[in-house]
Amino acid sequence: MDDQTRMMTGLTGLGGLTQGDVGDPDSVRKQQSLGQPQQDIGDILQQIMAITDESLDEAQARCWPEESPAHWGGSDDPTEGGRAGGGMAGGGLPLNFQHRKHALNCHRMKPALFSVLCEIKEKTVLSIRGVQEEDPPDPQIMRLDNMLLAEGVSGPEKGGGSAAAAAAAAAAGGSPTDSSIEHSDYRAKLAQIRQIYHSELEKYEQACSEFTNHVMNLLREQSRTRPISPKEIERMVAIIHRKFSSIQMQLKQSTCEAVMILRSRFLDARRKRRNFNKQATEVLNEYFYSHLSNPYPSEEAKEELAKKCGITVSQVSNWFGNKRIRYKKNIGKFQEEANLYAVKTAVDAANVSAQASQANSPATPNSGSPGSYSLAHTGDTYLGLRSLNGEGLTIAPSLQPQVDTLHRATHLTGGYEELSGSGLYTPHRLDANSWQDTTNPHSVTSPPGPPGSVHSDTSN
DNA sequence: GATTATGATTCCCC
DNA sequence: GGGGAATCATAATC
Repeated sequence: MDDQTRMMTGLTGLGGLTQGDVGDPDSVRKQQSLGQPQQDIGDILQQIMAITDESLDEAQARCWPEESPAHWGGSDDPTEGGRAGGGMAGGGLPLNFQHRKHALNCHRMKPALFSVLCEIKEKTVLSIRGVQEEDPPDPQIMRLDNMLLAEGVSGPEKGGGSAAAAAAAAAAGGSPTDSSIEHSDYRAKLAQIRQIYHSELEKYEQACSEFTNHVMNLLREQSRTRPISPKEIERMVAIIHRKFSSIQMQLKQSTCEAVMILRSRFLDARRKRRNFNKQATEVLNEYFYSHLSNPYPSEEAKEELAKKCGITVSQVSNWFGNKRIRYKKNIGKFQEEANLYAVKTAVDAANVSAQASQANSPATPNSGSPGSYSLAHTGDTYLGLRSLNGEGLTIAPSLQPQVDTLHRATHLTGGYEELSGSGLYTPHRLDANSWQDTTNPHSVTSPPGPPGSVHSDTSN
C-alpha cells in the first residue's frame, strides 16, 4: 500500500475530525482564528501522524467498523474519493456511509486538511520523484533538431533545405539546367517530407494536449476527494509531456532517416556522369593545347576555366588529369585535335595582331578576342606552329585552310617570334619540361624536370 | 549489344 | 595536397 492510498484512507477515517494541521504554524494560526479549540488541533495532529503509519486495514476498521468489506461498492464517480480507487464495483453504498462521506466533503475544515495532506504527500512521495525530474536536454534530440533545422524540415519554410540543395547542386556541376531540375526535384521531395513531419507533429501535439487536459481534469476532479496538489498535477503533466516527447523523438528520427535517404539518392544522382557541353570541352581543350608544354593550370586558371565552363574547379582538375594521362597514352590519337587547337589559337592571335597592325599601333598579343585566354598566344602555340611549318607533322586536310591562313597571318605580323618577345613567352620556358619531353612529339628541347616546376601558368 | 569516349573515384607516390 | 595511373561507371556511337 502506498502512502497516497494510506492518506486517502486516513482522510475518510477522520470523519469525525473537526480541524487539523501538521507542521504549518500559519495553518494552525488560521485554524485558531476560526475559534476552534487548540485541543482539537493536537488530536488531529496525533491522528494524522498515526494514519501515516497505520495500515489500510486498521484505517478501514476504524472508519467503518460496522461495515463489511463486501459493502464497499466503490463508485464510478471519482468524486467519491479514495475508496473508489480500490476498483470495487457493486451496488449502492449504505446510507450511513454516504452520509459520512457527504459530511466529510462538506466539512468546513476539509480544505485545511487537504492542504496538510498535500504537503505531507509533497514531502514524502513526490520529493523522491522530484530528483529525477530535472533532466538535461537530451543530446540525441538536440542532434535531431539541429539536423532537421539544417535540412529545412523544421524551422522556417524557406532556408536550410533550399540552401542544402543549392549547395549540393553547386557541387554537382554539370549544366545549370540539369542541376536546377535535380534541385527542384530534391526540394519537392523535401517539402513532402516536411509536410508529413509537420502533420504528424501536429497530431502528436494535439493528442498530447487532449490527453493532458483529460488527465488534468481528472486529477482536479479527484482532488476534491483526495490530496492532489497543483504541483502534483504539474508533475503529471510533465510526465505526459515526456512520454509524448519520446514519441516525437521517434518521429524526428524517422524523418531524419527519410531526409538522409533522399539526400543519398540525390547525391547518387549527382554522381551520374554527364558529359560536359561542347563549349566547355572546347574551352578546356583550347587551354590544354595552348599550354601543351605545361598543361597544369594554376588555381586561378582553374577557377577561371570552371567559371567559363560552368563546372567546378575539381571537375576542371579531373578533366586536366584525365586529359594529360590520355594524351600521354595515345598521342597519335590526339594529334589531329592538338593541331586543330594549335591552329585555332594561332589564328585567333594572328587576327588580333593583324587588327592591331592595321590600326598602326604596337601589337598587343595579350589583348586577344573575348573568350580566348591570354595564354593562348604563348610559346606553346609557337611550338605548334613550328611543327606545322614542316617538322614532319602530318596535317589533316581539314586543317589545311586554317594553316594557310595562319601562315599568311604570321607573315603579315612578322611571325610569332615577335610575340614571344613580348614578354609573355620566354624561350627558357621550353626547358625543364618533363611533360613534353616524354610525351609531346612537338617537343624541341625539353630537359627533364618536374611538371610545372619552372613554368607554371603565371602569365594567366 | 558491343565498343568507345569520358567524367569520376581510388590508390599510391612525392 | 597535387598529380599519375588504374579503374569504374555511364553516356554516346555504331
